[in-house]
Amino acid sequence: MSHAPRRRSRIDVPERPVLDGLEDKWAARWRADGIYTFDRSADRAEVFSIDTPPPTVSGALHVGHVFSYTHTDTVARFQRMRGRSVFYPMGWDDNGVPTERRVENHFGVRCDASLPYVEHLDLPDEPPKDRGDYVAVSRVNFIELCERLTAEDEQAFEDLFVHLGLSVDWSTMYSTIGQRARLIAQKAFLADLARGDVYSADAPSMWDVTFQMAVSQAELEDRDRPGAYHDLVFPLTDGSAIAPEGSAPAPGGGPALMVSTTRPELVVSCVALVAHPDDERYRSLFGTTVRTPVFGVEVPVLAHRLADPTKGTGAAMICTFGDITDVTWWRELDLPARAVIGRDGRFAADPPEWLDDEAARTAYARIAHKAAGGARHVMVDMLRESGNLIGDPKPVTHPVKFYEKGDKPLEIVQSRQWYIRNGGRDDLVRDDLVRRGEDIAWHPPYMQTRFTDWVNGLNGDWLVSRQRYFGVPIPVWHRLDDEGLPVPDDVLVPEADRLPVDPAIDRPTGFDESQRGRPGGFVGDPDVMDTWATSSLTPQIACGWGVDDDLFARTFPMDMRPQGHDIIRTWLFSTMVRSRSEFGAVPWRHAALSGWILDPDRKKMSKSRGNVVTPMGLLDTYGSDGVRYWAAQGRPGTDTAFDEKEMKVGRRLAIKLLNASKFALGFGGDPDGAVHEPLDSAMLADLAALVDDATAAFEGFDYARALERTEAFFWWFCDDYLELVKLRAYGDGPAATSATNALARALSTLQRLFAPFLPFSTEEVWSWWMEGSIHLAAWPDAVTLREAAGSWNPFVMSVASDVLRELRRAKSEAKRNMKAPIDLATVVDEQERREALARIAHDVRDAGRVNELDIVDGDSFSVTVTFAEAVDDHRTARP
RNA sequence: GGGCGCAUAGCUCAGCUGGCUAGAGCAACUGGUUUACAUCCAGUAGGUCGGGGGUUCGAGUCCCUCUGCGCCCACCA
Repeated sequence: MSHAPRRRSRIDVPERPVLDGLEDKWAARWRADGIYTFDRSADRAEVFSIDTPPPTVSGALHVGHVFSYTHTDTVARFQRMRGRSVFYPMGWDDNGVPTERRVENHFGVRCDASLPYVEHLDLPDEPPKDRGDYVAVSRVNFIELCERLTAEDEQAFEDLFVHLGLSVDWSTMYSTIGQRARLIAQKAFLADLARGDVYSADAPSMWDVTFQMAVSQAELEDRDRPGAYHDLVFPLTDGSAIAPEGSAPAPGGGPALMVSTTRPELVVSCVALVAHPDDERYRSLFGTTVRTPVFGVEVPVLAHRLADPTKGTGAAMICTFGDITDVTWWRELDLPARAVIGRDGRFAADPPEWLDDEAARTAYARIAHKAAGGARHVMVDMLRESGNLIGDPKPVTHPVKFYEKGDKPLEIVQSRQWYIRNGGRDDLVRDDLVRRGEDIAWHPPYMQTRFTDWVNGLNGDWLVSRQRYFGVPIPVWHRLDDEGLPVPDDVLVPEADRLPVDPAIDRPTGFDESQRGRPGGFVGDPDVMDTWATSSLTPQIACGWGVDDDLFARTFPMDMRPQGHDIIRTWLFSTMVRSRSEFGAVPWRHAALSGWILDPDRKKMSKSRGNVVTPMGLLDTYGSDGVRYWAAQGRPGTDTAFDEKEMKVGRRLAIKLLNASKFALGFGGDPDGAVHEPLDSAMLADLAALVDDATAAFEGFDYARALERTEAFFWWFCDDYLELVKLRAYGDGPAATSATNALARALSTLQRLFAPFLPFSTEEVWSWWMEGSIHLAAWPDAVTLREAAGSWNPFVMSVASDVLRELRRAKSEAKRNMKAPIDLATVVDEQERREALARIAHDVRDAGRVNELDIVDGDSFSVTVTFAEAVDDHRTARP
């Protein structure tokens, strides 16, 4: 809870204030004093809770993190100063594939779940160059290595964030592999299972052959890859039938149907040919059969609306499975599954049983064991030899599906996997999720479209099981039948008070360890959850769902979800799904989407591009406040170029704040004292308008606008207002008191307006004259400022600045010192502005060192200047 | 193929619901500077607001269209 500023008994300003060292000094103090500790006594209405993105722990943070986390921090600091008890936790996303990859490469190991645990693992000093030479270690050893490395990384992350000045409550830290996250992820999984929102199914799914695991729709990305169309002819089994127009004859001259394919190696998996029902070329052949090239398997010719008459020959080969359309065709046309590609991405070693012909089995032997690419070469040779390949392959570049973190094309492999219902197969759920997008305020608003489009484009439920190791285990066991095989749909679940469990180590209630893997016994589910399955629960984990009900009641639903716009389809969407199924509510009120950092060539900065800039050096060079200034200029949702020049500007601003504060405090004014001089009143009135503007901007999560306005006012305040009043402030009497009080009040206000952006330098200057941390001081109040301003003349401030500018111009053009005395300045202006000028003439004369100021009636503004030691008169005017 | 966003000074960007001669910072240039600040100050120059239509008394701002760039999505045989 913030409080009204309280002045210290004496002002203590350093002789020569500097920025250096402020980060360490104040970060230590904030931690010692618990400045950012969440106040658990606050009611929900007084709380502002933030669903902080847990950064992926797989290496180092980069400037992109500094950028977006600063945005959130400015909002957190604003809300805290406004009086909210801010719940600002930090999490580490340390489970999942990126962490495993990093651990493998860091230690030179790979996990082999069949190996036994080794007490004191002997690792090579240097990891082997070739991944093939990595040391195989047991699952438990591997997890230990993951925990060891992530602990180091997380400490480094924390150090950086502390140095950056994030006002995170570090006592509320969690990690997605930690005890609490495992417990909550398993509890949510079992709750979904009990409701029927989780199920397992044996079905084709996208499969990464490198990681040897299933992946979900949200993790796919298209990449353009070179390929080639191969025109293949399939002889008609009815030799008297009429071949479709345009098709080349079969080898030997019989009628044939020609298809064009980019994956000729899948001919062995062909289960049918398909064409559009209205396609005249193929209409007479529907229901007939053809023989596959080389293998001679008889397959039907079928009709389906998804066949595109304009692609290739209009007829397509259905293979199990070449792409997602194959899966649709396979399912809707009720075709057999003839899969040959295994989990390692290679063709099965033994000839499949549907090849009954000896020649076919011999042909298959030539592609057995091969990966897709190798098999393709061999297959093309065989097709050419057999005469089924017509002409040469025609090269094309076409999009191919990849796992976003993988580097080999995905295959489609049939396997039993766990799914969470997300609306992908249920229109009612889907529509409901889209509607719930309305319950969230999106910043910027157009980001909602991304969400809506994604939900509407779902083509299946969310596949959450992963065949990996460092993740939250799927918390179930499978009952084994008399032959030792898992009984489908007979899962054994742990009691709630046993969570979290590791089914590979723990056993289901009522079973003995000796029954593990035995007929009539049980076996633990070997899989872990998708990293998004735990990340989708960050509100539940952070707020303590089921483990800290009091905290949960005070913080959930949360106020703000900050995140990058690129993970709307994963993190944001999946969090919505879990919150909907468990609570029937949206998890937060606001979604604040941040943009990306672009390198100077306007490319996204990312580790894979190798163009990242590490932040520590920048924080040292420009100060954390300088770097934060640059970050805070990035508008919500807008990509921003990495720009060190702006950091330099930010550093200058922070230094200016130190110096201006030192100067203004030197006058010893009272920030609560009265003001009566026209210029002082007008300045405070303008300041009140600034407070309104900055407050409204922050309430709309537009921190960048708040900063821009505050900064513009501040420079004007230093360059014009301070110059106009400083001679008066040096004097005595009521006019001087008005100036010093106005300066003190403005300073107190400006320091607080800057506090969310420049937490270190504002804290420093605040400490010179105020009790307690500025970050717990109340946000400035425009109403009080207006009361203090009293009545003011709206022309005073602008006419003062205008005249001052003209006096400076005259001096500059005469190449004189800004302090050069002016003998006579004649100002021509309209009536209202003349009257205003007359009231502040003493301040303008002081600031311009003007001996005599004449104010003359006229239509347009102009200023004529005569210097004391007249070289020549100087007249300036605006046209 | 569908959708979203962007296009304003050499560079990075403001310009909110249309309204006074289009702004800032940086860079450039010209000067100044013994007491808050050289981590400074003042000034100068620089723009047909991507092109073309339209609505309006009035358009950088609203509508249409075209162009370029970026991103997201798509069943890519």
